[in-house]
Amino acid sequence: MSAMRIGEVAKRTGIGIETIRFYERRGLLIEPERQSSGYRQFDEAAIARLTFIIRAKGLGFTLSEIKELLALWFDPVTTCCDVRRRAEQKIGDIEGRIQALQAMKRSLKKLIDQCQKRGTLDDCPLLYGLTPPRLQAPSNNN
Amino acid sequence: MSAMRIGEVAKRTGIGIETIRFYERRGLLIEPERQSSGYRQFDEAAIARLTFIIRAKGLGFTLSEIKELLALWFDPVTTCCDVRRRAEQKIGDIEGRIQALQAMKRSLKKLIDQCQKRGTLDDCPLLYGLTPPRLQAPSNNN
DNA sequence: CTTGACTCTGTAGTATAGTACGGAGTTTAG
DNA sequence: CTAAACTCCGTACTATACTACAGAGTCAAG
Repeated sequence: MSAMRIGEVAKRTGIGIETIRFYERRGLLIEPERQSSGYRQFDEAAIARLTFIIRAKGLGFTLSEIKELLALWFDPVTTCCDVRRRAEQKIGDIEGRIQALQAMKRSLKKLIDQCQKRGTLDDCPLLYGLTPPRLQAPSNNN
Repeated sequence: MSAMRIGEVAKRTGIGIETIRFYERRGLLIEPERQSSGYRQFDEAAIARLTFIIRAKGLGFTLSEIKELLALWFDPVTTCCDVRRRAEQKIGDIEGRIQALQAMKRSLKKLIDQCQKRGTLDDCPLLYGLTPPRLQAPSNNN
């Protein structure tokens, strides 16, 4: 079970064949051994790496970050806390993104709350909220 | 002040010239009048539209969504509630994204909490949390 | 009238994260 | 032994949102 070809790896990880090769090109995978035919020969470690990639992606890491994380992982000098620090940075990043989204949500909610279900757009607060003050007056065009 | 060329519009909105042309190509702007020279001639309504775009982007709408929103806006049949419905959809979308990010954050936190500051990676829970069970054992490689 | 700033078009490149495809060679089951 | 399935490589394409550039034409100040 330790020697697999790309199709098997794709099936086991749920990642597409093209995507696996793409990850290899991006340096996320160690260049696999080749059979005499040139076919890639993967082992369990490759599956582990790919599973790591899937999970890290699920945690919101980008491919570049995952690459770093993997490099860190295989660096003998790396300590647990190095990786921990990355995770902490990522948490900060995620918190920032959550806050930005919450601000967006608040703005949208505020706009909606002001909407009195008036029939036309003429005095829709949603649009007045989105447009700069007193514009879109289609009166005296050039 | 109602007739401006693209550079003036760029300055007033803070959007790059290339980006304004890009928005025009993407159908977010009404094709502006042209001078005999072919230069675009913008008016305040164009500034309003661009300001709307900036704000809507800030609220997390994509360019496609903004295009729809603008179309909606200029459709005489559109009511305030049509726009309101879009905003509500967007809120749902934003809430989903927030929840996904919070799940990520929880996972990362859980991993970090388990990290006991051990020196090496050999038994780092952060990595064991990210990797599939019992892997990365570099023993009997092929 | 010249020079520099501005604008035009169309095309191409950036980054992220893949996905698809052609044409060739390889493996494997019947 | 043949035919289907698989794999190879390189390139090109998808989507999102810009950004840059070449080469030409236009405008305005001195």
